[in-house]
Formats: sequence, C-alpha cells, structure tokens
Amino acid sequence: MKMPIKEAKRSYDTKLIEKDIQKFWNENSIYQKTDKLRENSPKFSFLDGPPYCSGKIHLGTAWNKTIKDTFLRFKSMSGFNLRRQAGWDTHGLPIEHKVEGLLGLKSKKEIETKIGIANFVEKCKEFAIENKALMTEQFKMLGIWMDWDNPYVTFDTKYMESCWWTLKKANEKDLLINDLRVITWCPRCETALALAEIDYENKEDPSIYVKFPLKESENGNEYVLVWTTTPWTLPANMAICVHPDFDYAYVNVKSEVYIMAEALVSSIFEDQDYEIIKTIKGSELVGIEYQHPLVDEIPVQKEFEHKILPGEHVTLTEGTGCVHTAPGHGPDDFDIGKKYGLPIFCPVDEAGLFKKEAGKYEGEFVKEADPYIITDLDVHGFLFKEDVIDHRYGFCWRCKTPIIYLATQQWFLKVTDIKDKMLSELDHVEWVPEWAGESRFRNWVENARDWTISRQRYWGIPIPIWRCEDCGEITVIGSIDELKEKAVKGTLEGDFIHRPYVDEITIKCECGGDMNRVPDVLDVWIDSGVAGWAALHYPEEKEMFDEWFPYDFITEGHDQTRGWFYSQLGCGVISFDKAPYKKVLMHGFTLDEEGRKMSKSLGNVVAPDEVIEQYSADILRFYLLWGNKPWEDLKFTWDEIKNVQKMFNILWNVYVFSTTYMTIDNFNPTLYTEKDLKLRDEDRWITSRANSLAKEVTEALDSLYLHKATRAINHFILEDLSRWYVRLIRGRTWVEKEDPDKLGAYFTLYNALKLLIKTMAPITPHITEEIYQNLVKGVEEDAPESIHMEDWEFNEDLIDTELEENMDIVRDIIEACARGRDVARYKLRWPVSEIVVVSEDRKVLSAVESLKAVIMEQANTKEIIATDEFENLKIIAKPNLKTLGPRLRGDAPKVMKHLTEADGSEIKAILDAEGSYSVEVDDKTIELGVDDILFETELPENLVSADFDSGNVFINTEVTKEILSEAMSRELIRRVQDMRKDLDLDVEANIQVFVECDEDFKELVKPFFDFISNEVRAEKLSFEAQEGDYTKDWKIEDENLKITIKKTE
RNA sequence: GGGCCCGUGGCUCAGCAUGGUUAGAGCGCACGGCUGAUAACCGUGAGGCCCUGGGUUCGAAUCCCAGCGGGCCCA
Repeated sequence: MKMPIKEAKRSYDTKLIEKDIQKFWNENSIYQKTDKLRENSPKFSFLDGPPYCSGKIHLGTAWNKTIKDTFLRFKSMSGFNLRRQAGWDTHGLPIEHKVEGLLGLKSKKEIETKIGIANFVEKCKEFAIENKALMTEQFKMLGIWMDWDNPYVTFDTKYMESCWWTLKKANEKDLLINDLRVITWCPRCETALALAEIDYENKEDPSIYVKFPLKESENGNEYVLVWTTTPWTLPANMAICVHPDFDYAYVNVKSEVYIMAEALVSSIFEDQDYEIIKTIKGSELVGIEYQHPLVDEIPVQKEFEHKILPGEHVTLTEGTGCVHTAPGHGPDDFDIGKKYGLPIFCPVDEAGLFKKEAGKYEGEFVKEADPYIITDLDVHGFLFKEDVIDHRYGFCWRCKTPIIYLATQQWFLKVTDIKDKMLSELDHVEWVPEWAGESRFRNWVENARDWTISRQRYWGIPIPIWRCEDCGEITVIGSIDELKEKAVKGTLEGDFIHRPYVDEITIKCECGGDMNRVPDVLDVWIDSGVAGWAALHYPEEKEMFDEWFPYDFITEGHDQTRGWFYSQLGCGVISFDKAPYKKVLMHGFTLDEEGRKMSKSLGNVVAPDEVIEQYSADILRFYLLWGNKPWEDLKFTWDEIKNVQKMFNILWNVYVFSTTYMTIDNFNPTLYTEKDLKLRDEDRWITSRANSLAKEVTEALDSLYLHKATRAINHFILEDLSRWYVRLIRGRTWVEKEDPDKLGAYFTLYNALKLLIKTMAPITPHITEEIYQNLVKGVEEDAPESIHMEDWEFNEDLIDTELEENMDIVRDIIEACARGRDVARYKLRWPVSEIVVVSEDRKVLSAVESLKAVIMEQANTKEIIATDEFENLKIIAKPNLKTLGPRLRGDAPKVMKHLTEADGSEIKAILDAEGSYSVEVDDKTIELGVDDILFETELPENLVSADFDSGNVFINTEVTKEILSEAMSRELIRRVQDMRKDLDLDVEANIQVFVECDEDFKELVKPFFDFISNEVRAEKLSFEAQEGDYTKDWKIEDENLKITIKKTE
C-alpha cells in the first residue's frame, strides 16, 4: 500500500523544495534512470555549446542552459533517447590572463623567463579544472540535466587528438596555408587575433590631414592631401591611393595647391576662400611621385619610391579621397602592395614597439608615438589640420587593448576556398527564427575571409605542424599514434600533447633533416569548432560517431553567428563536407532593465545565484522562457520575476487546497471509475482545458516558441484553474460524505493537476516533481519513480471546444452580473430571484441554456432566463420636437402629454406595423411618422442591468422575505466562519454555536437552520445564551447580535 | 557605408508568418469587493495617432516601400 496523499505545506518554500528534490534526484540516480528508460527509443542528438571556464555563470548562460534543458526534458518525455553531454571550453587567452594576474606576471616574456611554460600551462589547467567544477555546481542548482559526469573538455588528450585530425584533413585538402599577411594583432597578448576575437567600442583618436609634397611641381607648392586616424602608420607609408574614376581637384588656398577628391573639397575648406584650378580624373594622377613627409626622421624611407596608385577601395564618405597606404598595416593596403609590388614595410614588432627601421621612433609604443609624429609633421609644415575623432575601433576581446594591424607570417585556413560549400550546406540547416540563418548567418558566411588559426601563446591546442630545419617541408600530424611512430626525440607520456612537452618532440624528415614543431597554438575557436566529433573522439572511435553525428539540435546566442555557428560549419565542411548540425535556435542576450548589456564596468550584472537565492531556480527558469521571444534580447526586470513568483504561489495554493480536502477524505482516484462519480459540466470543461493546454504547449515546445508555452501555462493556472475551476467546485468540497458529486470534483481536479504538472515538468522540474511525489506517487501504484520518467501525453478526445467557448461566454455573463450587483450595491452573498440574459447571438443563448447551473450558482440567483428580447422594459414614447415643434406649434404640448401618458410599447407596435401613429387632439387627428416619435426605455424598479460582450443581463434585486431569509443566513454563516478562522480551527473540526439576537432575526434564519449548521460544521445551533470558547459581537444590517462558539472534542 | 533585429498605454510584453468586429495581458495608479486556497485573492476604472510618411486592399498594428529612433554584427 502506497502512502496516501498528504496535506501540502501551507507556504511555498521554494528553497527547501528545490534542495530536497535535487537530493532526491541524486540519491536515486533519477537522471541516469530517466536516460536509461529511453535507451532503445529513437535517437535525438544534441551538442552543448561549451561555456568558457570563467568560474561563474552569468544570466545569459543560465538562459542558454535553461532553453537546452527544457527542450531536452521535453524530448525525453516525448520518448527520445537523448545525447546531452555537457561541454567545456578551457583553452585560450582569458585563462592565460587570469593566471598571469595570479602569478604577478606583467608580460608575455615573463611567462617564459620567470616561471616557465610548463608551470604556466599547468596552472592554466588547474584553474580550468577548478572553474569547471564551480560552474557545474551552479548549473546543477538551476536543475539542468546533462551528463555532468562525462563532459567533453577541450584539453583532454583525446579531444585534442581529434582536433589534430581535422587540421591534417585541412592540409590534405590544401586548405592549410602559411602566408605573410596583414592581420589583426593584440600588442598586449603579442598574438594574432581572429575576427571573432575582436570587440568593437567607441574610442577617441587623432584625426589629421597630412600634406604629402609632390616630388616635382611647378612652384614646389603642390601637395596631396591625405586623411588618417592612425598617425603611427605613417612611418610605413609606401603609396597613396586614389579612385581612378573619381574627379580630383587642384585646390588653391593661399599660396598652396592641394590635390584631393572634388566631391569633398567643400567639406574640408568650408570656411576658407579657395579656388579650384583644375579638375582631372583619378586615373590621371596615377604614377605621380611624392616625397615621404618624415624622411628626416626615418632615413630608410629615402630608399623607397612613393607614387600615387589606383585603388577601387577608395570611397568618398570621409577623408579626402586620397588614401594613405601602408602595406604593413592594413588589409586593403596589403592587397595594393601585393598588386603593385610594393615592399611590405612593417617597422613595428610583436609588442607594438617601433623597430630600428623606424628611425627616430625606435622603441616607442605605436599609439604613444602619435603625438611625436604629429609634432614632427607640423614642424615640417606638412600638417594641414589636426582634430580628434570619436569612432568605433576594435579591441582585443579579452584584454581590451586596442588592436593594431601587422604584417606577419601566420597559418590560415583557406575558408574562401570552401565558402561555396559552406553556403550550400547552410541550405540544409533549419533555423529558428528563420532569418537567423537565411539572412544574418548567410551574410556573415558570404563575407568570410581566410581564418587566421595560429596564436603565439601557450595554453591551447598546439598546432600539429612540424617543419624541417633543412628543406622546409612540413608534416601535419593527425593522431597520437602517428606522432609516436614518427617521433625521434621527446617525451610521449603524461600530458605530452600540451606545450612545452610537445615542442620538444622532433620528427625525422624524408630529406634526413630534423623537423621541429611550429611553436604556435590554435585559435580557441577551432577547439569548439571540432566539438561535434572531438567530443566523440572520432576518428579513433567510430561507433558513437555513426550513431549520433550530425546533431539534431544546437542552440546558442546571436553572438555565436561569428563564433560557434561559424567555426563548426567551417570545421564540419573541412572534415566531412557537411554541416555538423541540422537545427539551430539562435537566442538573444540578457540585458539590464534599461536594455543595456550587462557588464562588470557598468555594474549592472545580475547573477543567476542571486535570483535563485531570492526566488528560486524554477521561478528564474520560468521567467527566462516567459519574458520574451527566445530570439530577442531579454531585459531582465525584478518586477517581472515577482510576477512569476505570484503565479507559482497561486499554483501552490491550488495544490494546498486540493490536498487539504483530498487528505481529509483520504481520496484515492484509482479507486473510482467515472461510473462512481458525478461529473458536472465544469469538470468536463477543466479537463478539456487541461488537455487543450497540453496540446498548445506541445506545439509551442516543438517549434521552440518557448514563450508561447509559458504564457499558455500562466493563463491556465491563473484564469482557468485558480480563478474559475476552484471557485466553481468550492461548494462541493465542503460536503461531509462519500458524495459522488464531491468525488467527481476531486477526481477531475486530480487529473487536471496531474496533467498540468506533467506539462510544466520540462520548464520547472522541481516544483512539479514535488507535487508529483505527493499527489501522484501517493496514490498511483505503478506510477514511475519521477515525473520526468512520465510519458508526454494528452487526450485530444477530451477537448471540447464548444464547451470551452460556452464557458467563456458564461464567465462573461457572470462577471456582468457581478458588475450589475456592484452598481446596485447588492451583495453577492444575497441571492436574487431572477436574472435575464438578453442577446441576439444564438451561441450566447445556448451557452446559458447548457451551463445554467453554473450561472445560477455563481450569480447566486434563483432563476435564469435567456432570451433574444427583454420584454419587461418599460418603453416611453416622446415627441421629436425637432420635427414636430415647427409643425404643430401650440398642439405640441398636448401631443407630448398624450404620448407620455400612453403605453409606449403599444405605440411602438403600431408604429412598427403601420408606419404611422395617430393622436386625437381637440377633435383633430394628428398623424405622427416614424421620425416624429423617439423611444426611450426605462428599467422597471428593482431591476439593474449590465452589458457584456454580446448582450446584457437584467438582475431582479427585489428583496422578498425568502430572499432576505437566505441572505441573513449567509451573513450569519460568514460571521461564524470568520470566528472559526480566528480560533484557527481545523477545517473539519466541529463546533457548537450560540446566537443571541432578536426574535425577528431568529425567525428569518429559522428555515435555514440545517443549511447553517452544515456550512459551519455545527453539531448544535442554538439561540440561547451560553458560555463558550469565543464570543464576539456583530452587526448585520441593523441587527445587533452576539455569537458564541464552543469547540467540541 | 552594408547586413540583421526591434519600435504597441507610465513600465514589461502578447498579437504580426495566415490582414477582418471595439488592439490584449501583467505590473503600477485610482476606486470597490471578498474572507476556510487567505502573510492571499477578485473586480471596476482611467490610461493607446500600435514610431512617422506613403502604397497595396472593401479593410493594415499585421503585407510592401521610404524615413526616424534603438540594438547587435560587420566594413
């Protein structure tokens, strides 16, 4: 025999519940059992986008995992065998920085000189492991079910091995190249950065116009005018680009001539007198030689030729149309340099310091050299104008140092060669929302450039390239076995695959020379890009891969357009010629209440633990899926969290209400079939609603419209269950016997609640489990051990849309009755004799007919009538003086007297039938037409009306003796109930009641003795004064009375 | 400069892919009510050029075009 349903705790103690439930899951291995349960079901594979091991999850991460968890729990209940391995991103700059800080290291060089790479890497690893453990706990607190015991971790040897394999694959396809190119560079981290590693923020920079003197000009006074915001790149100037098709003007100002785009002349010389001497095409300027403005400072510059070159990239949006070109410091510049055979002159080293070639500026940090360069230009008279500009600039995403462009030798993946394949693969991926893939991501891929994958750092997957010292040949190692086979020197044990151990391994080249590893590590975006197969350790292990790859579903934030969505697609195409995922949900960002990004510097970060601490994991989860559409940014607002909490409180109250009565009656739904019960319309209605809800939620979750699911649940709990159904059945729960009518309510409530918590389980796994363990497990012998092991199901046959529509109408009507009573100051506690519902809508009339009992009880009326016309209205006819006044003159008052005295409805009938009505006045007969008479209606006395959507209600508020008698009885009951509550009596406790009052009052309530006794659970109701446990004076209407209650044992 | 998204009462958001009575909630505000789910709850009311301007249509918050404002990504 199972434990029966127990009375729920009065207060909703979320923290305790969640702690207990998580303990229950742990101790009974519920997660493992749930997965095992569906082991032989159809597969559904999911890949977790690995969060970075920063140590603390933020709200966005919480949102991300909540979406994943909800969808996966839903899939699991729907009968799928899931792969939901958690993943961790562990390598890279953020941890390196953190460790540098911890160890008090100030530069990259100090890592090698002060503590050594081995110690440094070891520390990074320790740090990652620590953080991973911390974050796992935080995710568990949120109730996220993933395989936490067997996650994939990017520093695992096996994981890295799979990554190497992908690089080898790239090399086989000739997609792995080494090249000198201008790339984005962080001078603080002294490493290359990929586009995905750059943040853009506003920054102030100098904005200067520089005069480049022509080598030969008539009066020696002609200059090319050039604009730049990076003066430090001027030492590397090799050319000036003009657009061959634009018009260029020779502008004479004072005694000097400036060459620049004609279209921009007025914006540069706005307040000055100037004269355009001549205008020529840009193409005509090509080939003109000029002199570098800083030759005195940078002697090397004397050795170069400087010319004007054509450039299609030149625009007229800003500047002068003459573009300073430094092939060592800009991608466009670099392309021009290559095209015209310019030297790729880059006098800046990896730390951003000017090298010897930079002459006077040697040793200076580039950005700090700006003022010196500007001053020098000014001294030479080459500075035309100096200003400051506030513009968007790129920063290293981890250390926030402004990036610079440098020409360096790096390793690239030739994404440009596989771009077309990536785009065609993209067509096979389903995106939610559609535009995320069709527009946003497609646009990003279309503009893809080759991917710089080498990093000059330590904590990362070492690039698996060995190069021969003698012949320069390279080998890309694709597995540990291959390395072991080819290695001639170095350790091959322990964590040998990380730096520095891997650096010591040498390989024999075919030429007989020694091959050493290229000392770079890989861009961390490669780490996660290969997760699809590295997590399965492919190709070393093939079985799992065949079962699960490619993945059915992934979901991440919109920042991953340039990140993980992209890196996975690229790596997938390199490795398998296909996208590794089939369906993607792109979700939004969490913003603060003002819609700003949450960031430490703004101090507006809300931590998930803070929300869990104050509210609960379930409330946070529900809120995150409720506040907004998943793909839009979510403004986090505490007020809204509070709102969600209110909803859960109400759900809890419904649960408390249910268990209170079910416990008293020791109710067990498995003992009854529908034959034993009396089911009312409202029971069938809530059953229908519950199934409709389940259907709606199914569709919403399936399509990832998660907000629709939560909103539907919210509506059901508040409107249908709490505000309506519980209200309707309240009377039935108070009956003190094995009443089929009461049992019908219990039975229905039980099943509605059960279906509701099952439907909510994926979203709020704790509270639903809590209710399930008591309610369902309390009575159902063969119920699964956990709600999460239940099957996702609902019964479409129980959905009765007509009944649901009728109930909607009836609710409207009942609310209208309440409004009417309110206007008439007539309490709901007092019954009325009759209510008439008037509507021309047949649906309304039939709804009233079919749910008559509901209205009668809720509107507290003895009679309900539905009709399309209300006959009791008094119709008053009045003359239309606008038409009659001028016509009748003196007779008008007489006609008025006649009309008001006559029966209005009779006049209306005649007028409607004959089109006119005649009045006899002083021997005259006056014919009145339709326009001559106005009708007004008047409610008979004791009648009050109110409107609802498609009609009106009329309430008869006449207080007859019978009505008053019942009203007084109910008033009395209310008082006694109030006193019971003051005494804090058990719901089922019996009492004795003694009432002292006038004889009149006694007579009034006498017919309701039994009713009163029953309602207040009085064994004895007497009108004699007697001592008791509690006595209180009351006033009902004008009646003073004294009530005494005595507890009975 | 380009791509994408967003713009609905004071606030947070539905509704918009599929155009159709009077645009819905909740919070807040004002007023009222209820009292065995009650450290709750319920009702009523005020409050909307649905960003602006064009267009398509019998009909536009919804579809199309242009603009304005905000955000993200890129140049």
